[in-house]
Amino acid sequence: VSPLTAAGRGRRGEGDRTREDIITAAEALLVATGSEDDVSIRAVADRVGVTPPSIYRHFPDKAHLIFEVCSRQFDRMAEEVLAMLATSPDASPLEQLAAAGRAYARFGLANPEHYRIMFMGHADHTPELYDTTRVLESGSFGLVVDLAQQAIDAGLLRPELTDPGMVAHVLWAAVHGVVSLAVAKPNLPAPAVDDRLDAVIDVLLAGIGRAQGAE
Amino acid sequence: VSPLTAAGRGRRGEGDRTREDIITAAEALLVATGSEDDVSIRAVADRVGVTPPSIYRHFPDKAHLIFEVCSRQFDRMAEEVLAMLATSPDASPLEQLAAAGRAYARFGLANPEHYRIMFMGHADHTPELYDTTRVLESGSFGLVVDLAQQAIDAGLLRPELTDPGMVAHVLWAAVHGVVSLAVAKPNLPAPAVDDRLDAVIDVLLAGIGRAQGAE
DNA sequence: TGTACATCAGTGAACGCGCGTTCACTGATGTAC
DNA sequence: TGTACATCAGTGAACGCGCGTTCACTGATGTAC
Repeated sequence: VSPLTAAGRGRRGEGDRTREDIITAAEALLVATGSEDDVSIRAVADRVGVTPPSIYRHFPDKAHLIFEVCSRQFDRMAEEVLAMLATSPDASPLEQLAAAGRAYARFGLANPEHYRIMFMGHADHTPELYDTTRVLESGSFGLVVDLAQQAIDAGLLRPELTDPGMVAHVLWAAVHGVVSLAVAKPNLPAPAVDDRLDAVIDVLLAGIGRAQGAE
Repeated sequence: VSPLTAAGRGRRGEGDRTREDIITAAEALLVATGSEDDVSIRAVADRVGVTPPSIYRHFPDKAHLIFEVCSRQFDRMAEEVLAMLATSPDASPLEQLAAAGRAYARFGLANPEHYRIMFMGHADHTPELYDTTRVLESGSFGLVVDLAQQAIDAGLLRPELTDPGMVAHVLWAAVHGVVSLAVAKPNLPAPAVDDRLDAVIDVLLAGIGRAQGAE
């Protein structure tokens, strides 16, 4: 798996391969150790089978490496949410919102350390890199806003709810709450996280939806 | 403010005072730097006006010091939530749940770094200290369960909601979502956090409450 | 077709840093006789 | 009432550690003449 020749020297043109190896190693390390702090340049280099300074041929510094790892994760998350929605294109906006929330949560629960860095980390730690707007422009959020707008247009929501952005933020915050709590406190004496997620989504749908009366 | 004599030696019996100073300094540092990592033994000692080794007269290691800081914060949070509820003892359970949620959120938003450590930190970082059950036995949560039970007994909730623990977890997760998102991403391009909180609480109440029909 | 050369991806050693923690100690304090 | 002594809360120096990063370098590769 080493991109090196027997002599230990890299061959010209193989820089991109090594770069990929570095990102892969950093990601694996992040998942394995469960902490951004443990993903050291030295550890990454070790895992790639290369010396630490060679990392700097590919990334200006550690922050950019970590960013690259997370950046890809953002994209992957957006892809997954979109893929999930593509499977039921003609469901009602409310059902699609629920599906998007579930896909989002599944991703976060399956990649807790990525989720931690993406959504639970210090904003100051990496200014202007994977901060704020990045989160919102990752595609998934705009989609939720669109779905909220569709739901409003279809008269599916309580009449007080007129701002699709606010509806999207409410849903995002609540689902994020379930995920982030599960990520931070995996051993909480509580019902299974899937059940909690279902319950939260039920309550949210009931809370934003127009009351159906007795049925 | 120094507990030391002119000679720089501590006087017998003043150990407790210094211990308090250490905790206060650690807490101030936590708030000032905004990161647990920056609360080093050296920095705390500096702030107290004492040398690093003397910290170890009062705490076995750093983890115990940080724990002490957070432990007090848990207690303070529970006090604040309880105090808030005491101001309107005869409100309906639903109103009280909303008030508890608001008090909880206000505390978290006012003490973001404490909140981060208490509810957003790594579970492994401090095993068995301020983890898991500690969160739930902090008093506030049991209270929310009680209120949920009262709401159920009073027939205020949707009939599907029979488990007060689950209701409490749903409410907690959703409110936590707003707080933790605001703590992690304070500069998010989004409506003001107070408005988001209000919106989430509105949706939650509408979502758990028995539909009132048209009014 | 052969050779000089620029390039490129690595190496190995070292830098300075701040950290948690340990060690042997000191000197003021209160107490027992 | 005076003095020896245990206690207690500090000090100052140092430990080993792992970190991000920099430096001067090497040697295989592909290319231009």
